[in-house]
Amino acid sequence: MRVIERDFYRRDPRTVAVELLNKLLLRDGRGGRIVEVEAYGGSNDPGSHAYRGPTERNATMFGPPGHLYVYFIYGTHWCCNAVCSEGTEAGAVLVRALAPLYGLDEMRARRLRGRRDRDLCSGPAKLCQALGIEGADDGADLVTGDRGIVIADDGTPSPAVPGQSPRIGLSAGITTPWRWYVPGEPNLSRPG
DNA sequence: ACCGGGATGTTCT
DNA sequence: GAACATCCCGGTG
Repeated sequence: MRVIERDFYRRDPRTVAVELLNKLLLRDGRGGRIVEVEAYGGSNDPGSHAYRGPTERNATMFGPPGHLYVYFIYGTHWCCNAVCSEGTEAGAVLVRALAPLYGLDEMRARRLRGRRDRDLCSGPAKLCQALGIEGADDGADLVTGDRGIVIADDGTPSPAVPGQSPRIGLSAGITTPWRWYVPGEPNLSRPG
């Protein structure tokens, strides 16, 4: 089990997204395997929060790679991204689903509505709730683990042929298929 | 199983 | 004032 180093993130978000599949997202020992991701930003992406330039909310996206960009959505939910690319490119990878592996009891307790284990982390806001990621974690360093949040490699390779589809929940930027997932995985935010 | 709508508040126009 | 990288619940079949 090795924490992923900074240079991994210093690339195009689409490349990073595919390679993040089957890595581990962990907070204080709880978490699981990344099974669904989406890439944002980079070259002129109208679906990205960074599209209209830096603001107070998206500042972390314009910062150094290897940090966590956390945003609040629909008045109730947090979602988290791994920042990649170099500063002005403002790329990021949204983690959309985990296969839960560690700290199951604690994740169940944090997600009162999650009856079945497949409800724990099968969505971008669900997994943040299960792991306890929220606004205060925006900007956390995934390489040093300064707030207990890391992405690690346990030797499981990314799928040779990942599933691919348009991104979910957008009104702009739905034409580009920048969502990837582990084929056949039951813990997706929605089927393939 | 599938579908429709409400919650809830920050961000940006 | 509208949009929003979502989730949950209660309807119906």
